[in-house]
Amino acid sequence: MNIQEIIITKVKEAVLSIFDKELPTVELQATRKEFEGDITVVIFPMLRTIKGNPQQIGEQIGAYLEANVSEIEKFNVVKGFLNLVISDAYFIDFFNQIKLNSTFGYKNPQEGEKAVMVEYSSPNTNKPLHLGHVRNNLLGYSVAEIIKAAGKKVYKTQIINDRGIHICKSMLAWQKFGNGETPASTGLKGDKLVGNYYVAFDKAYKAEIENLVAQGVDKATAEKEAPLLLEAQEMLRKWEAGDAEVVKLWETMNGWVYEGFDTTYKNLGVNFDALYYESDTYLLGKDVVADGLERGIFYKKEDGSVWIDLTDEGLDEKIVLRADGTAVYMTQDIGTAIQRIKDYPDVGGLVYTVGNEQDYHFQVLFLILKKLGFDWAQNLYHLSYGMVDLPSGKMKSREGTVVDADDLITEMASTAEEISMELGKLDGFSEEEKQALYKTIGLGALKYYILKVDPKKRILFDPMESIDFQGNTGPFIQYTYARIQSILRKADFNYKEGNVATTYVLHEKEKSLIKQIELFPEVVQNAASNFSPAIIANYTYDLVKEFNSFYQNVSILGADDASEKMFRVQLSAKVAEVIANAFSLLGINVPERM
RNA sequence: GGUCGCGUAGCUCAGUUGGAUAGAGCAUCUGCCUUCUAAGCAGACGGUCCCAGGUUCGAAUCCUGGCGCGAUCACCA
Repeated sequence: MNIQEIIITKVKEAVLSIFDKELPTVELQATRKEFEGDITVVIFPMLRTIKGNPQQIGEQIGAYLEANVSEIEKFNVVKGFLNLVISDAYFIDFFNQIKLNSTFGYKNPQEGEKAVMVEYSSPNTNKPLHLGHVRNNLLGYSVAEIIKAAGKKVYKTQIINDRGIHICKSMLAWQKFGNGETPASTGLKGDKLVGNYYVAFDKAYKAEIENLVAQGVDKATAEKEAPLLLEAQEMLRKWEAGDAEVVKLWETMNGWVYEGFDTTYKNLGVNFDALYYESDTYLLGKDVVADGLERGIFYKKEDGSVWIDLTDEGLDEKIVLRADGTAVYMTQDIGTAIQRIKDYPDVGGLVYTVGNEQDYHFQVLFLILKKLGFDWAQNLYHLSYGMVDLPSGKMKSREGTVVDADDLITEMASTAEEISMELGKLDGFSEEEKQALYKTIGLGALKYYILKVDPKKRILFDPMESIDFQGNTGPFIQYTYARIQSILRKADFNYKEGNVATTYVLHEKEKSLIKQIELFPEVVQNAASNFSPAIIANYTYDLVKEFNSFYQNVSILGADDASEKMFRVQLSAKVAEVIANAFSLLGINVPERM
């Protein structure tokens, strides 16, 4: 039983014994800094059960607790808030218990508990990854790690959008405008090469439209009937018919793209357990629709298209199958969800990391799956995130205003280098160590900058500002970690051995630190149930602030006596460990020195 | 127009199940490197929590209405 639970039961006990009343709930909160105490019992809600003056009630309960709970040393009451002072012995005892537990805060998967599948990234295979994908990847990866830490088995997955008109455009441009270039022949990353042809297609296509318009064709018709577009459409038809030549080119070019993506994923530090390709799944879901049609969940219109009526739920009618019997996006997603559960029977829920422009789509998808009666449909979550805007406005691939993911990573590292040089840090490092560190710091800055904000909110990504290394930033936290490592290297004794005596009198800063550490497990659970890495990030920042205050205001290695010194080093080591653990949930590395 | 999301200090953001005098960083200003890493610490300055009602002992938080910004309302994905 932890201290909160003890207090709750004891408060109920106190109320029963003093007022002879059954208290339904007890509300606790951390005591504010300006008052004396550690945990505060809020008296106001009790007034519904007990009539009387909150001040007096607080005094009576406080007196009872002080007499009957050994961990509670004293109390004071301020305006209906009962502030309890918890004994140092409790905090020291707690610290001794968790000191050597390196997975403190993490829960192991429960027997029989269902796994969760987290989908993220899910790119198109016609162009390189950009800043928007970076947010998606970081969020998806981090949420997967957090859910894992909160005690669930997790599969990371993506659905790769490898078929369709977009990739045919790149293929066609490669055939028409290229000279058989390959990544090997050009030295370009595969995704970049293919992306260039996509751009080339668009340019040529636009030129054709202009020509047609000049010849007097109206614009809408020109857009539909430009020869290049017709050719691309023809290519798609051939692909669907299994034309050997087209399929071969498709495989080759997609292969290039995957190699390029792999490099980017590796640099970003993300990974996947299961891959799904749209070329495999785009026909799925049709039999489910047929089945749902029979059961009356869907209905058929005169032209043969199949729909679902969600007007009772405040939504619209939505098509689930085209008149010609082919699948739409929705059909496919229904099929893919079902397929995933079939492939991984231990999965009991799905998390989709997809931008908020698809909120409506997922609302409908989840509702359909519920109506179809799948038990796991209760556990579907759309991890919806806001767009990443640039100071210059929206990212548009056609206008060349996108921020390329690879370029961004490189840029972050070189800025880390500039700042480090300027500050004269890292002088004793080898060139190799320096380069590794720049990457760690640059990526840390980028990841933290993106993950610390609530996923729902849109981000205004200012490349200049993102590299700020002061305040609530990744490098600031990494720096604190590195400083602690320095202390640990200099400690000339084995700080892992030996417990602090419970008679030790805690310094105020020591106590605040322990309290902050104590919150970690709760924070992980909270982040997992809210699918929010931002909760972890902001907690870590608070912990670091607390540590820095400790670090600057009390002597650690030069402490007055041996037990004080040992305890402070142990405390520092634990803080470093929590930072590292929290950061690993965000996918951020911590450096041994910087 | 319907639906969904957001609106907190000059800027970027926190704010737990509704709780005490709404918090950080940046920017501006003041101290602190002969001591464990100053990418730091201590402090000052800075607020109509978009507006108006309502619920409550108590509202940035919940409800209603309005304003502003964004997304979405395809037999595209």
